[in-house]
Amino acid sequence: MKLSTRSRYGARILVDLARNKDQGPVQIGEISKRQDISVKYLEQLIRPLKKAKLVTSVRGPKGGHLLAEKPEKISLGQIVRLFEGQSDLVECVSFPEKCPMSDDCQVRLAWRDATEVLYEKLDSTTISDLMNGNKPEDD
Amino acid sequence: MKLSTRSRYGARILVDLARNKDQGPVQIGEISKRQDISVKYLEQLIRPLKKAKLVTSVRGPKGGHLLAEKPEKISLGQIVRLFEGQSDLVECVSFPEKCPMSDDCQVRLAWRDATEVLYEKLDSTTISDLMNGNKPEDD
DNA sequence: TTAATTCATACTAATCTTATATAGATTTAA
DNA sequence: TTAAATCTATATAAGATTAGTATGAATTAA
Repeated sequence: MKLSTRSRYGARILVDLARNKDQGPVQIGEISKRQDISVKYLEQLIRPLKKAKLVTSVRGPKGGHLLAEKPEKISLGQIVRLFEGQSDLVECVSFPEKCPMSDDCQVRLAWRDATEVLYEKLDSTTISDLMNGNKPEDD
Repeated sequence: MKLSTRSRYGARILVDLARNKDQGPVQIGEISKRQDISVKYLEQLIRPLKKAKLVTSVRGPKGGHLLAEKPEKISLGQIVRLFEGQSDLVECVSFPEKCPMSDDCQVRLAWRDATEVLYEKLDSTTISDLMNGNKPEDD
C-alpha cells in the first residue's frame, strides 16, 4: 500500500513552487536541483499538474512554472487523486462489479470507510501547511 | 495506492473462519468455494496468518483451520501490516534515510500523519465488525 | 536569429503482483 | 492401513506498474 513517488514528487514540486512564487516563473532546472528529481521526470510530472490546472507555465526563455492557485487552495488529496491511478485502497470500492463477492462483503465497506478517513485527512492538508520550513534561501 | 489482493483475501479468509467457527476446523477447499480463491493461493495466504498466530490448523482428515483469537481481537490493521510489505504510505516515513530531503521535508510529516489516521481506523475495525452479514447458510 | 525553455511522444528496464504448477512430506481420523 | 487433509518449498509466467530515459518539436525573449 505504497503511494507512488509521483504523488510524493508532485507534492514536493508544488511546495517548491509555493516557496519560490515571489521570483516569477520557476524553471524545471531549478526545481530539479533543489528537489533532486531529474529534469526529464519533472517534465513528465508537471504535465498532469498543468492539466489539472494546479500549475501554469510560461514558455520560452525566462519561462517556467507557477502555481495556478493559492497554496491554501491546493490539498494533498487533490495531488494524490491526480497521480494515483486508483484513489481507493481497493478497486471494489468504486467498482463493485470487479469482485463477485461485493454484494455481501462487509470487508468492502470497511475498506471504503478507511479510504474515506484517509482522504479526509489528505483533503484537509494544503500546500500552505507544508511550505513553512527552512527555505534554502534562509540558510 | 492500492491494497494488495493478499490483504483483501486475508481479511475475507478470517471473516470466513469467524462465520464458520461453530462447525469446527474449516477446510481450505470450503473457503476456496465460498470465497472464490484458488486452493493453492489460499495455502500461500494462510501460512503468514498462522505464523502471526491469527489462525491455528488441525492436520489430517477432518482437519482444517480455525481462528486463533476471538474475532473482536483481530483488526484489519493487523492484517494489512502482515500482508503489505510496507505499512507506511511512503517509505521515507519509517526510513528517512531513503530520501535525501527528509530532514527538512514538511511533506513527509504530512504523509506520516495521514498514515496514522488510516491505521487508527483499520486498527479499530475488527473481524467481529465484519462477520455479521448474510451467511450463505442463511439463504 | 539564437538560445532558453517548455511540450509531447515513445521507449525501456526493473520490479511487483497474482497467481498456477509441481512434487512431494507429514499428520491423523476412521 | 488408507485416505483426507495440511505443510513446505520451489519454480514458472503473464501481466501490470513504476521509475526513469531519449528524442525531438514548439514557443518566445532578447
